[in-house]
Amino acid sequence: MASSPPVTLKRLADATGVHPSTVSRALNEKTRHLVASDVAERILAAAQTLGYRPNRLAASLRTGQSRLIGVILPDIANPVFAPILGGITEVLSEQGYSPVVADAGNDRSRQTSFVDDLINHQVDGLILATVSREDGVVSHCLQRGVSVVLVNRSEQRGRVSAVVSDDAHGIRLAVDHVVELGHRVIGHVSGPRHLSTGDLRQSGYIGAIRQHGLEPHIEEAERYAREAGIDPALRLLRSVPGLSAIVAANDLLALGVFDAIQSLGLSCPGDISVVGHNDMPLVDLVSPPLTTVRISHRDMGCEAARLLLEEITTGVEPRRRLVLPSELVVRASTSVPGRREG
Amino acid sequence: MASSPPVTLKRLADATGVHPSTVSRALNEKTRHLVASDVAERILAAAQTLGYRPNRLAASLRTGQSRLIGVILPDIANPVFAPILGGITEVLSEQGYSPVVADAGNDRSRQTSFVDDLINHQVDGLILATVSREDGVVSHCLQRGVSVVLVNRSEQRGRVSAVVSDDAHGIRLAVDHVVELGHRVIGHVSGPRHLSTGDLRQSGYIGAIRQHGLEPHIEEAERYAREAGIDPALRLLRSVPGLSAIVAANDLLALGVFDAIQSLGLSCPGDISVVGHNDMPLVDLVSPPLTTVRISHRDMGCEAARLLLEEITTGVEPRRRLVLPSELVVRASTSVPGRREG
DNA sequence: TAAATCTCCGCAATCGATTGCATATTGTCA
DNA sequence: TGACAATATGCAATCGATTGCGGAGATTTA
Repeated sequence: MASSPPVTLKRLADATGVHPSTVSRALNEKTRHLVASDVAERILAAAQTLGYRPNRLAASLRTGQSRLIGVILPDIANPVFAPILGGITEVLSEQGYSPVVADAGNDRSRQTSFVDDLINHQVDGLILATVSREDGVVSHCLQRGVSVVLVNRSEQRGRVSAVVSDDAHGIRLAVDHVVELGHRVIGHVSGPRHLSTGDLRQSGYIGAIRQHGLEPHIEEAERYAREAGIDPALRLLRSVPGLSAIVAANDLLALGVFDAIQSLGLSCPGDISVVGHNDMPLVDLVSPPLTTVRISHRDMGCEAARLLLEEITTGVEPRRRLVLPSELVVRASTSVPGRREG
Repeated sequence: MASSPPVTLKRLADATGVHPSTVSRALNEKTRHLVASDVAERILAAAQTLGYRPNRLAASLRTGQSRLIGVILPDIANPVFAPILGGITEVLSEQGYSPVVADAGNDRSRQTSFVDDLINHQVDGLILATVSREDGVVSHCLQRGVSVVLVNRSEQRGRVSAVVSDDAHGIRLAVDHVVELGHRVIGHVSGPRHLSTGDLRQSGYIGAIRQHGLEPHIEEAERYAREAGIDPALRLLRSVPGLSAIVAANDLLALGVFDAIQSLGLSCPGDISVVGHNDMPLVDLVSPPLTTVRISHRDMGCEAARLLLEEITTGVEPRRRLVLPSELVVRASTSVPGRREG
């Protein structure tokens, strides 16, 4: 029952009466032609019966390629990042790579130490979902000479490739939608400005609002969380006269806006229309079902993995910026302006 | 800018004028006492200035310990498994381990191939969240001699440690709750019986129902998904006279039950009370807010990781079965039996 | 048939860190 | 001062797979 001594190349070599190097060549499809076919067959058969398992560690040490990709997330349990990770793992495993994931939170030093740790594990590349607009972690990776791709968020200076959604466009869809419904005083609960999503969506909001000849009203949330959306929403609701719609930078924030609206005894969409962002799972079931901007986070993960793999295998860094489209999903949290108007 | 030749032990040795073995000892806290303190300091300083990064691969090859743990999930994006993974990564990284995750779906051969792949990567252990009650994958791991811990689901024969929630107890809480409200005809949308959660919850339901002197009414869903809950719920609603409450094996199924109720023009909880299971994020926000049984999936992940690490470091396999408590969370999807009765 | 060419395979170094054993140096005690 | 212990360091093997180089033997060419 106990684990018998592992079957190594050497053992296979002994069993088949050839040299380990021959076994290695026979086992590797790309070098198999260097071995006589009958010998190769014999080796393959022996590998089969003895249950040979190659030690990837040893191979990695020699070749310098671990086929491991580090993934650093701010929060696995966040419904935004889980599907991203799903997309990443899907593409990686298709290509014979495996993700090593670190849930690093928002603490920069923690992130850096995870990066170091992953690099020590000789990962072939890194996917970062944690970066802020000015991010020391990226510098750190660059300095260490590791391929890096950013996902969901990008950094200010475009030093590395990134896969993001079209934040400005998405928020514009949201604004246009409520404007079309007839709203004129539209607030924005923005995400943290040190994150690209927060910043871009906020400026997108301003641009869209101005284009309609309206005034922007912005309150910033400290982080992307339901609880963090409440206070900014309350500030908007209390201080902006005639406010009839709120565009949130994120679905979670939008749920916080719901909470704020309810706590003031108002209703959505009767008094206030609300638009979210991301179309995360279940927001079609909340009450009222949330109008939001759909982003395919899974696709973002897939694309990020593809981009990284391409950089790794070809050796060139295209340093691309992939912008995925977003689309408006109208549900029941928005309607024509109601009673509270005037 | 390009990656300069990596700083190795040998390089450090040259730089400090000692033998690589001395450098190795100086760098490792546990062997540092074997080195003169002034030499050790000199080495440490050199490591610092040269930016030495130990190659974990090489160390792993030599020591046979990779400090990597394989995690196999059926679906990362599922709100049940994301927090489990969160708990796992938290505990692992505290202890200096990293998770390598595979999103294997429900396909057995895929799972097995992922297991093999992870073992080839020399993971020190595996956490499986995919197992069914009779699971070949577990046998496979056992045969390969890898430490394994199951999480969320357990297998029939208790060959390895597992961390699960108290499924029977949880469902009993649910049944008791609706019985107390006055319901007498209570159906169950069960999970797949080939999964331990499906099986245990179903038998828990039967036990609880019988204990109250009532009749069980069960329809099984093919998988844990919102869509999969609709048909079983429709069958119950159509064929069981007087049905006034449905206990679902899972929140997602409960949401499917909502869909079914709505499609028949009925209302919840007016006509039918519904209880879920898991208390996954946002079910407090759906309409109506879901009464459910709370399980801390994050805790399950933490405990599973702890258990595995203990087995790995001590070398003994306690083969424990950790059952985490569950608790009823009453919201608005349950109420006293309504109009449809009689 | 000698020379040139191919095929197939073994040899040995290598990746980078770890560790049992041996050795050199210093210190201690009788 | 000679013997012995303790301390500090070097040596070399090792983990398991990969790969450039070279050589033996078979095959083709002139």
